Amino acid sequence: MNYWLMKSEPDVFSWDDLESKKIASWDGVRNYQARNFMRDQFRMGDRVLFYHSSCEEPGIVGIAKVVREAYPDPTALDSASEYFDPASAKAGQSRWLMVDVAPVKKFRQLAHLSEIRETRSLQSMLLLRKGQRLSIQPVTQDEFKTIESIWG
DNA sequence: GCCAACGTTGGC
DNA sequence: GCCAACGTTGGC
Repeated sequence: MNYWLMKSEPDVFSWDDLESKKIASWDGVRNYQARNFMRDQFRMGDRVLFYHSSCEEPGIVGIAKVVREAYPDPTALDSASEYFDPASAKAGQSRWLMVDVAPVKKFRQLAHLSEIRETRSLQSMLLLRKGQRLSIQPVTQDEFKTIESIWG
């Protein structure tokens, strides 16, 4: 099983939105590295740390899981979507992919970015690396277990 | 293939 | 709102 961290702006799509939807398509990913993680490494049952970004309390809210592996993101072909991608439309095929995720468990407490930063055993997380903006990041099993045991 | 310009991310 | 860091675009 693989472990991931996925960022979402809560104003756009929050943990609560995921809980009410039960299953959500992770659409709108427009970065090749992130897409390639989904295409090449995301497998059914992989665990996901759901991270709220660009908000008052940035941090990990809970754990989700992958319930459908990568498939074409149709918003790339939808000219009415904010994720519309002219190059995909021109090619008649979406060059972007998405996965479906479902909630597993909300953390007792938000794993706040500042707290993660203060946790010695989490210093090597990609999340803490300067300039790291990738919206989908691999997480090691150790990192995942540590986070779950502290805040989960 | 280079690289300047531009756009985006995301914490603060 | 600021701005550092990074990715993408497009002219050459």
